[in-house]
Amino acid sequence: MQFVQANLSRPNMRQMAAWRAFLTAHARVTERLEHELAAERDLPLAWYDVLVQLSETADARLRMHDLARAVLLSRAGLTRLVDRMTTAGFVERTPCEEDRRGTYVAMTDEGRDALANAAPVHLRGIAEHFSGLLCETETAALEGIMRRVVEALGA
Amino acid sequence: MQFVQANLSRPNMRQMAAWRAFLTAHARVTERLEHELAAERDLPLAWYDVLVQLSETADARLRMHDLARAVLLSRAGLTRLVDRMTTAGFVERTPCEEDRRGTYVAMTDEGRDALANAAPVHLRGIAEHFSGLLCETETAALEGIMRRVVEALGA
DNA sequence: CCTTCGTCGTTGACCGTGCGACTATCTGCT
DNA sequence: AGCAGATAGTCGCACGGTCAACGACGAAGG
Repeated sequence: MQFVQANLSRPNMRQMAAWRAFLTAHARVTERLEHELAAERDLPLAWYDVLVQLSETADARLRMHDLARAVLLSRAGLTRLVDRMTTAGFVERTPCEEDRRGTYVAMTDEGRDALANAAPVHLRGIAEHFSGLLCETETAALEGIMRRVVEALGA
Repeated sequence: MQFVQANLSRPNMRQMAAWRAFLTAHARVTERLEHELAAERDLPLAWYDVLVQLSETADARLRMHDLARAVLLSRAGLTRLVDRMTTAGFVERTPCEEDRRGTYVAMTDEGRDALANAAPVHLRGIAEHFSGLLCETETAALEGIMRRVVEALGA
């Protein structure tokens, strides 16, 4: 029991090594993907993320609140992100009929084009710098671990 | 060969699921750790990181360039971070004798205290939200995978 | 019906970070 | 020695994020 207690309150050296490797890998990979997408398609990763989330819904539109949760951003931050993307012509706002406080963000054709244009670059990057380095077993194990971590925070 | 090619250029569904779980887990866990440290010790994670990196050197000091690499920050960003931490009294700058372009950042006693004070909170958080959820085999596997990912980017 | 409370999205003030330009310094080559 | 190119650190600028406050609206209770 004392042993378990110790394990719960302080990571040992191997656990810290794994934790740090996790942090470094995330930082380096996302930095690389961001740069590749910016260099080859001139599109910030946050924009790409928004377009992907919208594209995965049935009618290519989402309420601000839901979109914010999906892209891991505050609502305030999303408001301005959507502002910029609206100016760029990738999305547009439409009022919400059933709840007049709300706003829908809908992807435009231009946004669809931008996504179609950027996706190959981004997916290639993920494959090249991440997925391609893991065998099937490792991929499955990793997903399981990460899901468990997210689950544990839910409470 | 065509199959391998496809695997290299586009992640399949399981690979994308693992990638997304990886992103979500990182975002959620670091967000939580950041909040816990801010709430319980009023210390930003970036500051803690700097202090840890300094504490792990023999003489508790590091060149700006090396420190920037260690904490995954641009040199410009680090300049200002060190400015703030100097004002707070946690670190101090000392000129570098052997290369007069350089600057050392050294941890003060106050910085050491802040680190000692914050470490238990942060380590408990890592154990609770991450390390404690993995068995030994998984921990080792994860570290191996993450190291491989970082290595692959080095080239 | 009207009040109260919670929620949705926006806005303004403020903060932190990356990029590019700049100065000072080091290194290697002639 | 002298010059060219690389490197260290800083600074101005622009971008993007968070927090707190706000107006508009919906939901629950008297």
